Amino acid sequence: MVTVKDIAEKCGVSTATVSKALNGYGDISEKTAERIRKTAEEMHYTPNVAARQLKTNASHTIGVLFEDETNVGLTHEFFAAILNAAKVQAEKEGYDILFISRNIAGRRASFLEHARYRSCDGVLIANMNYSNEDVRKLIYSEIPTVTIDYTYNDHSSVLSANVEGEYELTKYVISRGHRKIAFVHGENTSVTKKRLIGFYRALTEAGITVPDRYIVESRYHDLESCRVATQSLLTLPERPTCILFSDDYSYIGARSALSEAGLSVPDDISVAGYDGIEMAKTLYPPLTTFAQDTEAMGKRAIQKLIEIIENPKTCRPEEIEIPGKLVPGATVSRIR
Amino acid sequence: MVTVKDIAEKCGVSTATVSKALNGYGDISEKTAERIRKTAEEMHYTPNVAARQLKTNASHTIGVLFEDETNVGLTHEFFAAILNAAKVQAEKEGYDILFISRNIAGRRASFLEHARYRSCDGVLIANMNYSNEDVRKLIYSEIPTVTIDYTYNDHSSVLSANVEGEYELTKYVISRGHRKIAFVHGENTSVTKKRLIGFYRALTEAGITVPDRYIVESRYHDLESCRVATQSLLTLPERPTCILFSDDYSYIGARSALSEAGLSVPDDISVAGYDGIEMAKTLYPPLTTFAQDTEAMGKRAIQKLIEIIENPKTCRPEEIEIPGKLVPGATVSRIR
DNA sequence: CAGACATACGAAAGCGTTTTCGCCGCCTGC
DNA sequence: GCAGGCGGCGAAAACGCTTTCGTATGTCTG
Repeated sequence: MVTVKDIAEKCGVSTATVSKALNGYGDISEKTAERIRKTAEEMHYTPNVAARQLKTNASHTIGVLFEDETNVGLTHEFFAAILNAAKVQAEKEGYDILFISRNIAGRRASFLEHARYRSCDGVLIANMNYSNEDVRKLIYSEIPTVTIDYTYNDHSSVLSANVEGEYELTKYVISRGHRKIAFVHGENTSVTKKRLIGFYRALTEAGITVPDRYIVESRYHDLESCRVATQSLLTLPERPTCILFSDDYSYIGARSALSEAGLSVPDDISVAGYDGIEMAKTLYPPLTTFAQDTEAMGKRAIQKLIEIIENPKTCRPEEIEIPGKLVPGATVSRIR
Repeated sequence: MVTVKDIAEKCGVSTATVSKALNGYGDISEKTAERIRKTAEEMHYTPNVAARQLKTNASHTIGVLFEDETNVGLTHEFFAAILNAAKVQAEKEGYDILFISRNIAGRRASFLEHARYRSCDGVLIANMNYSNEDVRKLIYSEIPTVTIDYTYNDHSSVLSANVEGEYELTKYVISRGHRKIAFVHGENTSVTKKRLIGFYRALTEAGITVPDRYIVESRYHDLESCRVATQSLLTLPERPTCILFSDDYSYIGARSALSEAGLSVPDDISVAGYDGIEMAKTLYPPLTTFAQDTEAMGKRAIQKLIEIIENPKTCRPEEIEIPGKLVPGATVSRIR
């Protein structure tokens, strides 16, 4: 392994000079700096990250908090897509991605401890239980964080435009002639609240009111709870003509309830999802949904995080909203 | 941040003693060791990973090489599932997961350089172009590696039982009465070769021969190439009654070719995939496929990797085969 | 030409660990 | 009573880098 010392000897200068030259201090004449950079290149020098980290307390590492109780983890298509975009962007900017866990060398620890242990420069938080105490501790620590789909007071986050998304989707459904529109939404989170706002806004504008029984809760990304919720809707005296779901994946659960009831989509009943994951396109007929721009979300999250890392003083917290796009699909029929 | 020095002072011993006690050297009396461990706990001591790494050259980090030209990356459901299992297992064993890229602090580098830079104890390699020179260099380096779905000479790998899998799947198709069976396989890799072996074995056992034109190549996880390959099969004078595909996802590409030709599955033509990803179940009718045990694959890969890391002398290279399971689905009709 | 002031570089300390080697005191066996 | 051995511990070096501060030149000014 070639070190600064080797380069220093070869160039006939001190290690201090080498370090400064390589890190672009103005302190060194351009001539020597150039010579040093060149020999470093020739000798295939790679800095020792541990030594540098020990000295500077910066690791050029971005931690990723990405977990959920159900262990769906990376197979959650929506979050996997965001994470992938984040990874690509981080690599482009010279940061590495490391997963934060609850284990340090076998010992149980908090996320914050782990992030500190690894000297993460910042942490990207996605798909977590945001009310978790360990998560809160991390967010309110000295380590820069960016959250996805949830905003803490005065902390930066990236969200998709949930109000507008659900609003547009609902408006589309209305434009197809539907009046009896049900909504199987996710558990009570800030995202859900926003989607409900968008949903009701569209209804109000169109002068439509729906009975409270049309609004039922299930859990995000949970087939079974969505199936049950859907079933309850189907037994209602006045059955809705269209059901909006919390997410595309959950719709699969709903589908079994629908086919059990002998209803075919979209002839007997219309449906729409949310997220716009790959799977939505593979369904037949293709699912009507609102596509979140996962690529932009991941990318912007990392950009913001790096901005905070590199300008800790001047960088202001920001709630970044990423617009999405309606995907008409073919599961909302035109009626009347 | 509390350091060994703080603990040493509090306990009235030297830092050397603290270090040894915490790392379980026999050199220290059980009494002092216990006292030190206890105060360390009380003071919420977490070792500084950089300092330790600098000294020992071991990082308790497992690198993951996970990339492909097409940037599908983590959204590749099959590999995402393997990676997720790997992550869970690594965390359980006290290792952290870091993505290996081609960038070091903004500079372009080889995978090996990156892995060295981060002092990865080992690297898990999945979903890569295995003929890539950079990958080879990493595999033949001093860093322990485990590959997924591909074996290099004398290096450890985890594979699903491809011969048996394709064999069973084909046998199943034959048992349903099919004789004209086509195979749209992936590009020419070791995995593909094995699947072809399994495919032909089943045919031979049943005394069936298929024309060469029934065997066409497409690319794994590539909708378009699969669509084209399928199209070519459909124009054949004697159309196959069943088509096997390289993977579940690719079938989506094939499906558009089928519906363009006005063929419905499984009434007009039967199909089967490979992988058994979540998506295969969400299709209607559910796809007949052979499910690889991604959870076991990821888990075993990490276990093997850690075994190599911790017993570099005694650990022998091993090709680990993980059995899978036939998923009958409903896309292969019974004929004749 | 003296003094002031940049400019270019080096010596050395220090980041928090681990690990070697040696010291001290005690025990054991003769 | 003494040599030799051993268990328990500490001093100090080392890992590779950054960074402060000091020094030695050269350059400019009046």
